[in-house]
Amino acid sequence: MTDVFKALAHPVRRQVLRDLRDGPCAAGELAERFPVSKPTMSGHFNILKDAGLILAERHGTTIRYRLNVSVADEAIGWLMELVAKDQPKPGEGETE
Amino acid sequence: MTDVFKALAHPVRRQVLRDLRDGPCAAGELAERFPVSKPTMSGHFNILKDAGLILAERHGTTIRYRLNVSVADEAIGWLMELVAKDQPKPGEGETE
DNA sequence: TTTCTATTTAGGGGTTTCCCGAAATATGAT
DNA sequence: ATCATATTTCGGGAAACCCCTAAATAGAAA
Repeated sequence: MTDVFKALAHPVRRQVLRDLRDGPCAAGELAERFPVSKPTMSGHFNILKDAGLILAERHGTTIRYRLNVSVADEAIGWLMELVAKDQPKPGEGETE
Repeated sequence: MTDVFKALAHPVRRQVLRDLRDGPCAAGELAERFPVSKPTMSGHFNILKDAGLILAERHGTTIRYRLNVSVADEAIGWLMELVAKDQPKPGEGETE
């Protein structure tokens, strides 16, 4: 959970996730859309990947990243518990 | 949004939010539950407050913090857009 | 005013984040 | 093997984060 929220705590990384809603995209093509260097974008991709928010697969010489919805769902779940009216108090939550 | 996710990206701060689901709580009483110093906890409270996730009000000599659900709802909204099946593509989102 | 408690601010040290340019790796094509 | 493209790793520097102890502030009570 910490890694997920940390990954979400950067505007570039959030926009990457939004861009990937339209479907998978190569690292380079994705990187060109942002005003930072490719090494920097590569670092952002790694942070998103380590958090589980995106998945990578090679296609020849390029690497395509795609959104991993399930991890985003976990973050939603955590927040929903926080704001829920009926409190699921005992025993649940903060698995990590 | 960046500040909100950054505030959520620390286990102590997330547990503070969870504790505040049970109702408002004084800074000191809250701080005693965690294995870090009070100044450190004061810093965490500030980060949560600046993000809008908690609200503070004095009660005599003590300060009570309480959960601000609406900001958590915004974070949920952002994530829901990310994982939504029908894509609310044009124009919306990332207000900040 | 003095005193007591609650909380924050100040200062400092170690770690991590964020960005870059340069160099290295990986894969496919010639 | 050589070349070209896609992507990452390697250093390094500035800023931010995280934690601490010690000192300062705010308020209530005596």
